[in-house]
Formats: sequence, structure tokens, C-alpha cells
Amino acid sequence: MGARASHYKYLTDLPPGKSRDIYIELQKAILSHGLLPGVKLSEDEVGELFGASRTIVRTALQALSHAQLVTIEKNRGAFIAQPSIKEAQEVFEARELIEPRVAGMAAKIITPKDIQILEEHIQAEHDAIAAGDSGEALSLSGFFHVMIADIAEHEVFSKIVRSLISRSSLIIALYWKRLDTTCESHSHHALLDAFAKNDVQAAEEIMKSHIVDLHSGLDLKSRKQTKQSLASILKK
Amino acid sequence: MGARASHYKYLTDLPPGKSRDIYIELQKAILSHGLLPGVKLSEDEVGELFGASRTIVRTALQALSHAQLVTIEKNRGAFIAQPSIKEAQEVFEARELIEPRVAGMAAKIITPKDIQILEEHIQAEHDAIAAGDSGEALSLSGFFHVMIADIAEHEVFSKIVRSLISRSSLIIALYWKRLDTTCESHSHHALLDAFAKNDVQAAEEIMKSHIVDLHSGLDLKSRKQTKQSLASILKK
DNA sequence: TGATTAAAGATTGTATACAATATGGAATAG
DNA sequence: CTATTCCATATTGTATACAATCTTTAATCA
Repeated sequence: MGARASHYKYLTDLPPGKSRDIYIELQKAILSHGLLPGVKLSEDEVGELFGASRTIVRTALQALSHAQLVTIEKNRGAFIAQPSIKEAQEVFEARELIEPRVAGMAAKIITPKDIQILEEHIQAEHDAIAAGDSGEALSLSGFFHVMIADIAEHEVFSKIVRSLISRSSLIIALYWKRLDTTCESHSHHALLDAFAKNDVQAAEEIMKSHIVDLHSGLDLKSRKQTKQSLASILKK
Repeated sequence: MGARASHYKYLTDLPPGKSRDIYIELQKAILSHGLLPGVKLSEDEVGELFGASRTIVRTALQALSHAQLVTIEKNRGAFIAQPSIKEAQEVFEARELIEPRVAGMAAKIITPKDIQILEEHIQAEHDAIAAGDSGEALSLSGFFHVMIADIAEHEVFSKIVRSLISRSSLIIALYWKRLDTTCESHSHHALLDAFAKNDVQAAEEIMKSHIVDLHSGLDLKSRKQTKQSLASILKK
């Protein structure tokens, strides 16, 4: 669906196999707002879609639940998570603390090749916006942050960032108030400049203000209504 | 096993039920070094111990694997995780960033009742040390940090801290080099003083240096050998 | 004796059947 | 017409049987 080849990788703890495939496909759909908060993921339905037994589907759903992308209610089933206002606030507070540090670490050890990959990624973001594919654009802009965490070569922070970014996607689906979705590009470019100079402090500051800016784009008073009937939007 | 009633709670995402019980019991055993890194957790064996079917056991083991306390190897089974030297380093770097912030947040809003509970908890640590139960003492000193995160009333940070503390327990099992296990008490007391004065900055600084101190107690060159045959050490 | 191979056993991976619970609709009473 | 109860249906929870894979043991050959 993206206009260019992707350099980022979807990740999960799951071992290779059908459960992992299902996890990744559902995650993709969630991050690109193909599946919106509140949507039910019936085991039979998901199994039907992917040609897998309930055993396999349950493994994937439980993993998504541990990643907080899905909420499992006893005897009722799995639903795309609907982060509360407080959780939204907290996720962005955590990002404001952690991601600047990670960006600084990346700035220290980033290579020209890394920078080139990031540039291409930003270009892909532009392309997606130009193509009117806002879901893909959102997904890509999230992955930009994950890629930085990977460059920093710190797996513990990287996993935490991945988790926070994923949850941010749900939060944006529920609470985003701005009309412009293109707000990201400027900060991402500025960050690249700091990276090119290996300027740790600048990278930290830019990342911090970027996340504060994202945070301020949320309307944390009212929650959007999300209905959407089913999970028929799972095309590759 | 503790000399006093516990104010802390073991937590998991799992819904109430046998899987949750097994998760919590295994977690307890891991955090108190009853189960050491590398030990195999056979599904049949665990199921036998708890009178549960493999289905239930697998749910618990998968949850522990997502918490990174257990490693699942395809077709080989589940083992208590053995954090690498790099992972150990990273976990403590993450703690050095996050926990001081959390301690500062707690200092802002802590109540006299909270402080009293923390005092009692420290006393329980002392009792465990006096009783020579170093496993329990270690477990309690970890929970002290989790309790602070809970006092800060920030669920996102709290979950991250819980995860880091749990993994620290495995790291300590593999890399701890000091002879004295009582090193903790002083810092914990100092932290309480800062809390009593609602001194945010002092709380941050004490927590930071406390974790740096813990970090320096690790020997991150060689990994201890851990054998231990089986999981027969699961008494309440 | 040592190494290699082969077969037997044990353990995990997956599908499915059945049980428990929740959901939605129909029938009845007010 | 509204509200309530009860039943039929659908969905999740759990146990178990079977398949796939790995491990161990024993036998064979150099």
C-alpha cells in the first residue's frame, strides 16, 4: 500500500508462524486506522479471515492484549483498545521523557546510511500524504520514531518506544483535533539536521518539543465516537 | 513467608482464573530467586503442580514470556529468562532515566498514610534480612520501587517500572557481585525523608544515585552459572 | 573405543469437541 | 405499548486427542 519500499519492520515477541502473521496484520490495520478503537475481533471471524484455528488466533489476540492494543473481556471477547483520557496523557508524558533521550543516543552513533534511510522514509510519508492515504501516512510517521529507537541500539528503550508509539496511534484515533495531518514533517526534517551533525543536545530538544507539539494536538476532554461495524478492512 | 502482611500486589494483565494464579506464583518464585535463570518450565510439570491443563499453563507461560521473565523456544519449551550483559546494562540505564522521574512525581502527591505503608515495608525488609531469607528480602526491596510507582499514580510508568524491576531480579541473580545484600536500606530510608518533606528534587536525586549504586553492584563481565534441576521450590 | 545412525520416547504445536457464559429475540404480563 | 422473563443462539473458556519436533538411548560400524 505504501508508495515506496519500507525499511521498517513490524515486530512482535511471537515466534514465526501463523500467530505471528495474524498479530502483524492486525497491528498494521490498527496502526493505519483501518481497525478503529472499540471494534470487536471475534475469534471465529479472525480465524476465518486468515484461515487459522481459534487456538492460533487466541495466541495472537493475547499477544496484542499484552501490547495493550487489544482489550480482552472475560467471556465477551477481544476489542481494539480504547485508551482513556488519563492513559493518553500518561503515554505522551512517558514519550516526552524517554524519546528525547533515545534521540540523543541515536544522534551519537548514527551513520550516513541510517540518515539516508530516514530521509527516504520521510519522502515516503510525503508521498502517502500526497496520495491522500492518511492512514498510511500516520503509520509511517509513527515508524519514524521507532526507527530512531532502533538506530540508538538500545533494545529496552526500543521496545518501550514501540509500545508507546502503537498506543499513540489509538490515542490519535480517539482524540486528535487538528485538521492538518502534515504537521509532523517539519520536526522530522529538523531532527535529521541534528542527526547529520551528531548534535546530541539539539536532537534531544527537537524531539522533546516535537512530542510536546503532538501532545498539544490532542483534545483530551471529549472522546470521539467510534463505531465501524466489522473487520473487513484487512487488505494487504 | 514474609514476616509481615504485604501491602504490595503482584500484578498481571491476565483475567482472574487459574492462568493468573499460575502466572503470579511463578512470578513470585522468580522474583525471590526460588526459580533461577535457565530453569525449564515444562508444561506438563507446571500443570501437574497446579492441577491445571496445558491450555491454562500455556496462557500463563506466554504471558510471562511477554513480560520477558520467560523465554519460549520453539518446540523446546519455556525457560526462565537469562538476560544478556547488554540487556542488563540497558535495563539499568532505563531505570536510571525513569525511576527518578517517578520518585519525583510520587514526592509531589504522597500522603502520610503512603509513607507509613512504605515504612512498614522497609521494616519487613529488615525482618527478612534478619531472618536470613535473602530471597524474600530481595523481592521486598524490588517491590519498594513498584510501590513508589503506584503512589505516583501513573499507570504507564508504573507498568514500565514493574517490568524493569522484575527483570532486574533476574539480572541480580546472574550478575550480582556484592556480598552485602543489605545495601538497599539506607537509600530507601533517605528516600522516605525526602517524601516526608515533599521534596521533589531530593527524591529524584536520591533515586538516581540509588539506582546507579545498584547498577555498580553488578559484575557485567562474567555470567554466573545457573543450573538447579527442577521447579520443586514452589511452596507458598 | 569412539563416532555415527536409527529408532523409541518425551515434549511442544495445533485442531477440535464440549462446557460455560453472554447475547438477542420472542413471548407474556402489566 | 412498555417492561420483564425465558429460551435459543452465538461466542468464549477449557480439556484433550493427535501431529510435528526434538531428545535420548541403543545399536552398528569403523
